[in-house]
Amino acid sequence: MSDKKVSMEDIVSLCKRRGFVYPGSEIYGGEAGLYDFGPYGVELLNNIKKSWWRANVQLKENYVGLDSAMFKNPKVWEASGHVGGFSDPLAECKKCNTRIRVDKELEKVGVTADEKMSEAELNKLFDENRDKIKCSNCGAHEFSEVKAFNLLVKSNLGDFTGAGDRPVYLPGEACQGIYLNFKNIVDTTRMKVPFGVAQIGKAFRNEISPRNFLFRTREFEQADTQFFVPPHQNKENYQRIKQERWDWYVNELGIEEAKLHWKKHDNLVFYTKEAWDIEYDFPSYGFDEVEGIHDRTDYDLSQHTKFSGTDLNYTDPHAGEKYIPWILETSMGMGRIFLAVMSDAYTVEDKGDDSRTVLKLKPELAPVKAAIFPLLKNKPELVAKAREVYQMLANEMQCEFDDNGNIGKRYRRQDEIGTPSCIVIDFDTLEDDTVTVRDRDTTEQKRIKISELSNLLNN
RNA sequence: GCGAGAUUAGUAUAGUGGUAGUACGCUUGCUUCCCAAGCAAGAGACACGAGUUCAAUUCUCGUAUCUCGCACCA
Repeated sequence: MSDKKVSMEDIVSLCKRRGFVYPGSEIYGGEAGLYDFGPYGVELLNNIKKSWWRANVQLKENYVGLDSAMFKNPKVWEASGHVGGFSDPLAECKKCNTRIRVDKELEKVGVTADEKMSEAELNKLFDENRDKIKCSNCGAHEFSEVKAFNLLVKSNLGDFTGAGDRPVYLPGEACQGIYLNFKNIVDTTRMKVPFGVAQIGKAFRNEISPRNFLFRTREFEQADTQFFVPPHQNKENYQRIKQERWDWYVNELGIEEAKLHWKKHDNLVFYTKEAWDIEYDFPSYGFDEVEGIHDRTDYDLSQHTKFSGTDLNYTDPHAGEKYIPWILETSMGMGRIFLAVMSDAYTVEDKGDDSRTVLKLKPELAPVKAAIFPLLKNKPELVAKAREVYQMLANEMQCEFDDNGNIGKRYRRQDEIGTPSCIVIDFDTLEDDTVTVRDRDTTEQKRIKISELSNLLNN
């Protein structure tokens, strides 16, 4: 038995074929950078979220969860720097296609250009000064129009006239909701610094070029934790958090450790002290980021104090000392994790002329925990008994009933969606209430009492 | 967003200026006492729009989506 090399196309094909992931708005010709999770996809996704929540909220005494509104006061995005810094006005050289930053080039020739200016205003300034600006690459003066690439997605909440006087944004990152509620959580719960807040939320970005399946999408989900610590107590916590996150991938998601590595950021934004990514070795793409772990100092709460006018200082209950807490962040892309989990589980066993595709998911993550089959579909007593067992187990876990075709086909179908156990009702079942349980990975079966099924499967 | 390439059923693919096969999958029936078995039947596709043409899935142009480079990437 040897495993074939897996490409991303194999994963994409399986995702579509088996109902894990569909291209967004497909019947209308699709929409770039959007994907829908199908029946099995949503189960897997929810199981990943459940595992993450358990590790980051349930099992941690000093972490609490949150779910903040996606729409926020527009000033939030000014404070976060997204409105200003998330936008680059660009023009393109017609000769060599090199892009220039229009605001920077204008400033070089002594013209003040505000990056908050509208496209029309920037174009007017640009047109007036085109002669003075040349392409940094080939020296030509021929440029396309200015386009502002702000990654924030605008919306029109409460803007009934469409005039856009007060632009609102979909979240460019999910974590801002945590900063906004820091004071609420301190005031209404018994959390004391150091403590953490966890949230799973959607984020939207006008990616110029969404690509690589679920890896870079325009709408995506993030799972973030923000850990608030007293100033300068970042180092020791940072190490602990790094370790905890690594362990989650290995122990809880069951990802092969050799497929993971750390990558340190060399070019840090000014407020970040340290930043490491966990990268996964994706088929076809190679290593790329699935989660970032950032030491963000007091930047976020300071900014929100400044922009909101609300004092976000924390008063230490023992020492009475006041300070803006520092933040250690973990931020994971849910779609990327989904893709990593799928890639890691995807296995093709080559057995000569026969081959078997198996999703070797950790049982906790599997979309379907158990599939129940009657050995033969034309024996009503077997079908009835199988339905009975199915009803019993469906109370406790995600199950599937299948009497289609022959038993081998049903096994293979379940293998491909990663179902850990297949339960078969045969003639012996009718005599002594035992069934066979077939293991996904070994394909071996053992016979057990129906009354012991639940126990076995739950372990 | 630029450049290049691609797009035929759910998936993977063949093929043609006179509207299309194959494999697997799917549905139904029969059969079958455990690993994609067998028999029979069935549903299902030329991405979208325009042009050329007597006739376009095929040629041309545009659009969309995907892939690969570039660029971008809190």
